[in-house]
Amino acid sequence: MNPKTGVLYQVILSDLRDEILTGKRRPHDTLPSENELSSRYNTTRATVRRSLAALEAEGLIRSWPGKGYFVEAPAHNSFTLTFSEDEPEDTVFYKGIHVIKADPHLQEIFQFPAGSRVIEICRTIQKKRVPAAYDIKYIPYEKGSPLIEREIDYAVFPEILAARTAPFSFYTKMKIGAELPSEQVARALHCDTAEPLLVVERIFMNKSKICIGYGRKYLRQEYGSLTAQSGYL
Amino acid sequence: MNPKTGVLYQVILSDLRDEILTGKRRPHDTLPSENELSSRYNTTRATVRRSLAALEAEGLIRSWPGKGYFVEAPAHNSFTLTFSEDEPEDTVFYKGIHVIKADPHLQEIFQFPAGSRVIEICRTIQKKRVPAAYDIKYIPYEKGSPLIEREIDYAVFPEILAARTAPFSFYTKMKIGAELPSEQVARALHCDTAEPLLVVERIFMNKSKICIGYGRKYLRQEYGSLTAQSGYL
DNA sequence: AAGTGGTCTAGACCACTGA
DNA sequence: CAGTGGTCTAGACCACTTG
Repeated sequence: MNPKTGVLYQVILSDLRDEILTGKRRPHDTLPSENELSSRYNTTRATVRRSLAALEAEGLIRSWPGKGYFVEAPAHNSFTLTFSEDEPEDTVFYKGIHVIKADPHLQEIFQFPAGSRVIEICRTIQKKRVPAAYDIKYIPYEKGSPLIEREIDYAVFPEILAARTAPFSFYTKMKIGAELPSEQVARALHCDTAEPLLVVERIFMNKSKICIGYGRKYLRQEYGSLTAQSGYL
Repeated sequence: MNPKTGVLYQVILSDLRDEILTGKRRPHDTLPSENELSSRYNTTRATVRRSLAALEAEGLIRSWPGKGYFVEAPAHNSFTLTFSEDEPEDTVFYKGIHVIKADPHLQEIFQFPAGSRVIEICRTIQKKRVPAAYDIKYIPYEKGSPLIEREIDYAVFPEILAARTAPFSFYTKMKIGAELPSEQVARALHCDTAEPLLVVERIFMNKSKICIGYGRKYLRQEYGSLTAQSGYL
């Protein structure tokens, strides 16, 4: 490694990346072949391939065996959204945690027979002493096993479920909507029933596509909204 | 390569991945060392490292030089959201495309001096002959260069901007909100002003953090809402 | 000092593409 | 057929962590 320019494979990587990001190489263009790059940088195919593999992982290029490497078109439609149930600086109040009979809506989500029971956990989240969000979670109730009161020890949803199963054994589907609050929610948030709220609905599924958790969070928008990003930098 | 089991590095990869996904190896556990895995699979470090690199790219493990590889905690707070301006099956109506003076809000976003002008593009999107979304876009107006009418040829925002710059040279920030529609929007969508709408705001920035495009899309929720995913499978 | 991962070389053989 | 990428071997030297 040259102390001035850094590690070789990263030099090649950032050279190629720059050429793509600045538009010198545009989507559908081909890149120089591995052999071409190897001799250009006085190195071996293995080192060049490291750079190309990294570029491919970033989604900037794709390889066609037998043909070469091609610049991809940027995915300006795919966004990364970060959603936390609550931030460290928030104050959380538990409004209640109890076992209830699943209503028809919950029965459908959990694919439960009539009369099944679920654990319901309600919370309000305050930002700077002002109610900013209201949160309801449902978990299947299993007779016997861990006491309901224990669930409260885990602040947020993924942790509750990770404790019940393996941490990687489920995934989440999110649905974002806009709603006017019900009387109950409006009271909890000290807001008017005419103030539109963001509603974030999450369904946690295991690998068998069985719902193992369901939650809704109602957000007042003055106190933090949902944001997402797409693209480089 | 063994024709029965497939390519070696992928065998190692899926072996390790399964052990993590099923919870046999849990977050903060260490993996066997590269040398250990090499001899266990009768191969070289290079091949083992390919598997580990792939696993690291998937975010399941992380390497600590001098220490080893460790299982990561799953990121259940990071979601992937797909947002398209319109789907192929939608019908799009251009309500107008013209140059206007930037109001204070737009001046702030684009960091424009007073009196600057922008191109405004308004559209309604119909799903099954029913107005489902209303869409406004703003682009800086540059005297001379490409005729305004040309912009209409490009259906969606990223393409308009890619034509003006390099396709990878900008990124997008999205903000999601809930709003009651203005009179104008309600008329365009044939809906009540009391019906809460989802509002998706996008700001397109170049590498110098200069805004090069701004858009708002108002969505009626009966006709498709926003969804996102997190986790494996 | 022994073990770990990080970088790199110099080969080899294979399947696939295109002229 | 020559050229491309895909897989793999068998070494080397380095910086870092740990006992």
